[in-house]
Amino acid sequence: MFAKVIVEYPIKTLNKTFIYKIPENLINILKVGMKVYVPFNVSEIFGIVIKILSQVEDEGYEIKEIIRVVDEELVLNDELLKLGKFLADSTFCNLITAYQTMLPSSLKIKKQKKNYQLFDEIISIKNLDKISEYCNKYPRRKKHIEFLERLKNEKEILKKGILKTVIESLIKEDIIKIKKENKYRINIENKHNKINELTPLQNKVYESIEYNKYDTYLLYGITGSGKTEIYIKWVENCIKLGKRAIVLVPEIGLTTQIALRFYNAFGSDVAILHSSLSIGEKYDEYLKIMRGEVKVVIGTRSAIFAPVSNLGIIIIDEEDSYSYKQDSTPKYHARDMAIFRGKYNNIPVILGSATPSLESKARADKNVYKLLRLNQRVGNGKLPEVTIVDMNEEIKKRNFIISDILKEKIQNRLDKKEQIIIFLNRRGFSTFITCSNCGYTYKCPNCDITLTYHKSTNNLICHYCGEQIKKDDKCPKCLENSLNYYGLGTEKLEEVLKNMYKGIKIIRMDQDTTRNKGMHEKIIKEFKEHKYDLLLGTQMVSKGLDFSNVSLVGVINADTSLNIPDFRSSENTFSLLCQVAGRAGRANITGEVIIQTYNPDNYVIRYVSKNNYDDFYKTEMLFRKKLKYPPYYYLISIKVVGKDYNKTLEDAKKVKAYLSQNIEKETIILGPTTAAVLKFNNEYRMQIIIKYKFDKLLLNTLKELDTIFINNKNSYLDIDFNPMRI
DNA sequence: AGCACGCCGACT
DNA sequence: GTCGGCGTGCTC
Repeated sequence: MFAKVIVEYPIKTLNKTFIYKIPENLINILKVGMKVYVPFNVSEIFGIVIKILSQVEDEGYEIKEIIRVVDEELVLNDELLKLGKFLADSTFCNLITAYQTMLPSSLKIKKQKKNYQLFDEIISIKNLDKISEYCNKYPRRKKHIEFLERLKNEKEILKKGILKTVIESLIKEDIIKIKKENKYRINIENKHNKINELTPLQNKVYESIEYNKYDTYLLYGITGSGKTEIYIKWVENCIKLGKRAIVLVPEIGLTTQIALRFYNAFGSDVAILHSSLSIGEKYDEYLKIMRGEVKVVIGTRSAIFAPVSNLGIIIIDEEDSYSYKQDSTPKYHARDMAIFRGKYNNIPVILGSATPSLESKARADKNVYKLLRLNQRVGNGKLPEVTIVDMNEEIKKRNFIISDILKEKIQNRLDKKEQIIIFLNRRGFSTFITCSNCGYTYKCPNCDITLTYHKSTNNLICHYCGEQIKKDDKCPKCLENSLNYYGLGTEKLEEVLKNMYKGIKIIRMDQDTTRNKGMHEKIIKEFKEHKYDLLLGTQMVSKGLDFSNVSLVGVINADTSLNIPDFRSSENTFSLLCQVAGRAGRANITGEVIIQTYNPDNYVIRYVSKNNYDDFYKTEMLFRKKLKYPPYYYLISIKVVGKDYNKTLEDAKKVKAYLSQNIEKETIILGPTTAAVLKFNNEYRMQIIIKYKFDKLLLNTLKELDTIFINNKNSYLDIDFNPMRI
């Protein structure tokens, strides 16, 4: 018996299978999808078995034997193996990279530098009789005796923290034993609370899906319309049918919010997977799922790879969120993976959003997806009143940051003891620093980007690569004392607001204040408990949070995301502003939203203020059609990346030439141009954009290009199918 | 990726 | 005569 194995190194030249002989002792154990340890050249490495063969042809090389199976419990089943293949094929990544992406880091098919303690080890007494004998024999071993006394009392003691020498000598004497405690690190109380009854409107939506049939449904429900309650009901019914569910949420912050509601309904039947879990916690949750001990998995993007067998439904909440697309290799979209699993299992896939992506809405309009609508808020909830403030007018009154009306409304809410959310989509203190004498602007030495000033640390930080530079007192170029601060960030806004309202309690939520584990939850909790009057933050404050006492939402600069030169910036701004606006007045209080903008007549701002998704969608679709963008055309972004500017540009030109000769004439090829951020981490990036509707030659041509570039030393290709931004 | 091999210059 | 720098090639 032989096995086809892919090996752990994620390099194009090793992106193929290697054949090994299965030794006698493993013939009955080894299965496809198992992690193995194999000899490779002069060393030994890990790999995954992707096929078992009864015989192989003699190709003239010596076939080596598999050394061992790494973990008999860890087996990728047929579905996950195929999903990995699909992931590799659809993003052009190495097959091993696909499986590495699917597995939690502790189980990755990769040599670990560090061995993670996956279980707690517990010491107990093995031979009670020998204890007093030992104490008498070695009366001077105080530490040992002390430990044995404690062990007699407590029966079991965690190995962690006990001296190694003590443990070793006592094991040698056969007095104690160590066992691995198979206890999970995350334990939820197994309490199943009653699930809320649905309103008639919710119920209608709830009843309109079929369970044993693949279909993608788009649930388009306005903010506060109670989508989560329907999700819970669908999952409940799925469990009743003896099946399991995966629920995806866009960000870590939201995971906890929604997870709580699922814990409430399903108790310990829920497993949770997201990036801020520790490695051990992720391993435990993964194992729980693999063993079939949970019925619902909630998590961020990569949770779509959870080893759930007998899957019955997949739900993607806030489906239009960018976070479902991974921006590093492999550049996959969780929605595509979900649909693959939906088809494989013959089950429904639900995409939910208050502002569906244009792609999904267009597919729903063409009946590729089935559209479900919820256009009323639950209970008495009314959509908030939106006021647009023209900042061009405010500037004349010398109001550069806060308009008169917003200033007054904030004071009004402070007086009424109601809470306020202020949204500014830029962190840091000021977005750039320029010398008014010589025009010098601080830029990142690695990237082609202005540095943002962070006052709390007196650092200039590159928001692209994270490079930090100390700020000088004088201009580093002309040495004049004339550095000026431009652009507004959350850090400065906090200062401004604190000066404006004496005694106001403000909590700021952005990447800088939520870096430490648990901070996100802490901020939300404390704001909910009304320990603060005002929550100030970046887009973190926009998603899914539910604060009953918030009656005012202020958007400081609605133009920040509107001015990004990208075909999706209108769509993104629309959904962002709708989400933020949706935070106001969710219970009995009527909410109010103030949007400050320099473009009060812009259609995005106008439709946000009327909460009119449908007309926004129609208008935006016209632009997309005219400019040949998605959903009318598919996009592929090819970046040619290299350290030498000229050679990289040469390569990019060759790529363009090769493409134009080998794909359909109707397909549009743009570029090469320098990418939006030309220099990034000291590499130059030239971008080529492909726009197409149907092109049967394209995929093959791209594969050929990819193969050609394996041996290119000057530059490499970075291909992004259906990029979120270009 | 990681390692061996081999070619070439520098140095006891 | 040998040590070590790195360019090249191979891995079932």
